[in-house]
Amino acid sequence: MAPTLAVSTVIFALRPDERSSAAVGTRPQLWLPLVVRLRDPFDGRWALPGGPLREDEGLADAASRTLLETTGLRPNYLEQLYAFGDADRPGAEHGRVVSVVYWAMIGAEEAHLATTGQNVRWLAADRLPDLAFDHNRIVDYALWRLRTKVEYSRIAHAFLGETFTLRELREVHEVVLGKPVDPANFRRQVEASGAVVPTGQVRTGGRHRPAQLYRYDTAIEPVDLGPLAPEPQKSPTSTEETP
Amino acid sequence: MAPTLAVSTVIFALRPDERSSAAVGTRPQLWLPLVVRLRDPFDGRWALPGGPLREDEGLADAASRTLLETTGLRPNYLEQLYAFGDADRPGAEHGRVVSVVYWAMIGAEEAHLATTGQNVRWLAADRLPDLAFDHNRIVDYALWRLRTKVEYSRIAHAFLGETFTLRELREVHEVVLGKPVDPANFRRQVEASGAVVPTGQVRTGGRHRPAQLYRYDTAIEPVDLGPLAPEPQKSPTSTEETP
DNA sequence: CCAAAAGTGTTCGCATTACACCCATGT
DNA sequence: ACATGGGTGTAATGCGAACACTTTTGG
Repeated sequence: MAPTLAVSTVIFALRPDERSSAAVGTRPQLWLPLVVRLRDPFDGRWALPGGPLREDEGLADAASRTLLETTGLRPNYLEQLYAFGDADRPGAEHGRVVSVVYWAMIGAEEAHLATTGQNVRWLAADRLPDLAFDHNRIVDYALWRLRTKVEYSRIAHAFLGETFTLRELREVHEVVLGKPVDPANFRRQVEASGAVVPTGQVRTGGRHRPAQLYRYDTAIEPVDLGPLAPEPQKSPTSTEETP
Repeated sequence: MAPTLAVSTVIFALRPDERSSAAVGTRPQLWLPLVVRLRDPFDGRWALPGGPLREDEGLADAASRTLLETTGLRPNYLEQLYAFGDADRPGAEHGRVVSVVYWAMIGAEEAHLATTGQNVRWLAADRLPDLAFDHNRIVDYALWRLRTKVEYSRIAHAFLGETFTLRELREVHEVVLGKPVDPANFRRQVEASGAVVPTGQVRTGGRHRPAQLYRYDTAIEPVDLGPLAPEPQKSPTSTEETP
């Protein structure tokens, strides 16, 4: 029998730490939505959102659809993670499945609008129970990819809203990397990258100097995708090279 | 109808440049084996080696098998590249296919032992014709991955034999990156990485000082795979961490 | 002796790091 | 006033790029 093809998605969002019952000094944390399985194998266990690939639907489309169905949201960033298809994957006794897994980042505003359906629950990424199949391993890999990519790319803003302060952006780095980041050096690096432009607006409210609000420069690709990058659209406003 | 699942492999080897009819000063070049298609779609065009995934066979196993069947060789390095499954992939009219693509590196000794079957031919990677399906794009992506990975990993030796001189290793970098590399700095960087150990042997023959032969230190992983790295085998000689 | 590549030493510039310091706001 | 984070300045460090230089072989 030919292996079944499925698409799953590891969905990350930054949410306030609800573990310590709203104590002071709570940093946000990485959360991800999981779905409870209603049949064997792994009946009753938590699993990544996903399902079979529909006809006339691309792999990334399937990931987006799954994401929308389980959370009601659209991601700020979506990337293929890996195709898992070993013959000895856990659960293969009930039918062999090849899973193409994507991972996604959800913005701050969207994150707390998420519809948590009956079978869906958000869990803290660093305190997951035993998941169905090899999904713990998959989440570990997605976390690793998120961390390495935050270090050398400009994707951290995908956890935030349209505008954000450099403190907020730095906090994303700190939470993802799990270590403090020097504010002064972080500011200079981000500014030097040119990936971010000041809006002129400021965010007040703290008992301190208001912080400049920035917006991500959409002219800059957050990640170097190489030849997988989509063909540049021939819009009249696009910057052409040697016309 | 459910999409078919196939596994293809982009196989790279370094071979002497045969284009300039054995002229002097010929640098080696990147070559890859392709298979001619014998039916529609793309009848008569060159395509990547591959085929359907067999039952009870892992994805990487299928890639290895394909590689063995088309070249008679086993790779020094094999890595999953990407899963291509857009609904509008070229050739989808004749049945939708989701391709999990791997890429591989072949050693120097093996490379010229390759059996070139009736339907197989090696072509220079930088002068490919129009291939079947979206295989040009796939090869471009594999080349990009090879280049970026050579820059930050220690995989270049996979194009060479058991032992090699630093000049040979440097030449791999130069061919792959397409630019000259400073011999002095290259030597120091490689030595500092500890990825390579001198054998005590030297290679003579040139009209110059003999070069030290090195061997790759198998205790060092060539690439940081993160959580995808295979579980360390509990061999008695393995280095355990705080038992 | 000479050509050619192996191998060593040294300097320069740049990016990252660490940390001291001033600025602006709410209480 | 002062606590708090926003924002700037600057010296120390490390690393890679560039390149001069010595060494050892084959012819």
